[in-house]
Amino acid sequence: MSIAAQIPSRFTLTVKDVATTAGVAPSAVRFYEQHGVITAHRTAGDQRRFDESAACRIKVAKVAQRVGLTVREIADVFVTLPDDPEPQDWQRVAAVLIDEAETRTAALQAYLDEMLSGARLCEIDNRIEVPD
Amino acid sequence: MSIAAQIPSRFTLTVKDVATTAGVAPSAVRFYEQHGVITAHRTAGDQRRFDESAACRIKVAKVAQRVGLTVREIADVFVTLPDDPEPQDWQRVAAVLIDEAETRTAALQAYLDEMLSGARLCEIDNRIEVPD
DNA sequence: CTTTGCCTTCAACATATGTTGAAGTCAAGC
DNA sequence: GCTTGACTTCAACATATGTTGAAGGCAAAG
Repeated sequence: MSIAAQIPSRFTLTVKDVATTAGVAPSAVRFYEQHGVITAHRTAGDQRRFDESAACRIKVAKVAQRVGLTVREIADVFVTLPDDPEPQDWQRVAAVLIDEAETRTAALQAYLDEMLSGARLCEIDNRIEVPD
Repeated sequence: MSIAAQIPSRFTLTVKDVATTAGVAPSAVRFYEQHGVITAHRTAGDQRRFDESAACRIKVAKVAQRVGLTVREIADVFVTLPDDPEPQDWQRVAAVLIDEAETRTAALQAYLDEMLSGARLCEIDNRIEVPD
């Protein structure tokens, strides 16, 4: 009967639904779809329909962006999620994201440590007396 | 005698010097100066001269950008460095940067944990049988 | 003092991450 | 069936982070 019967039944949410739930603008929802962070089915009238995971993916993406991941990188991680992910799939994705964040923080820490201990970097300890 | 005698003697490095040491393009050096990540003195001929810390600041900035800090945010941290910083000044800056990185990673971790345990987010565990 | 290379500013371009508005389509209520 | 609001695409704009090129100035070497 309903048009939506032609696509998997869990794809029922409109752009606005997802935008509201995720706390972003509708334009951002379209943007994230264009860039592979979320996936949409189309109705017979060519309108996007999302499942429940869309808002979640966006919310995760926003937090992941704060640790320096690009939209592309986030999409690359999400693409490993099956169509209808199980908790274990999300756990794997979570582990990948956290690992990447920690790797980057470790790189920062390592660079700062090197700078502060090695101390030949920067002007630090360039305090040797120079003859007049 | 020398023109440079008019400015603090440690400001001797040209844009190219700093760019080479920091491993970035000269244009990036000018960009970072415009945005307060590094500071320059000017020669009588209006050319920029940097001290040794410039390349270091840029290298730190590049790594900090990878953990999601913006150039503005990095400049705001660096602005707390005195003119000729001591190791302790750099240590404080390092602590601020690491703290920010860890805070953001913790936010990601917290959000993912909430999602995976609470499980009312996303479609996870929407696997309850629905009566026909 | 001229050459040569780096310097200057400024504007345009490029990519990432979005937002806004125009022109037109779809869907749901009256 | 018409109105209304949300949907569509597409182009333009906006901000962040730079790069590139043009037009011209400065500095050091011969």
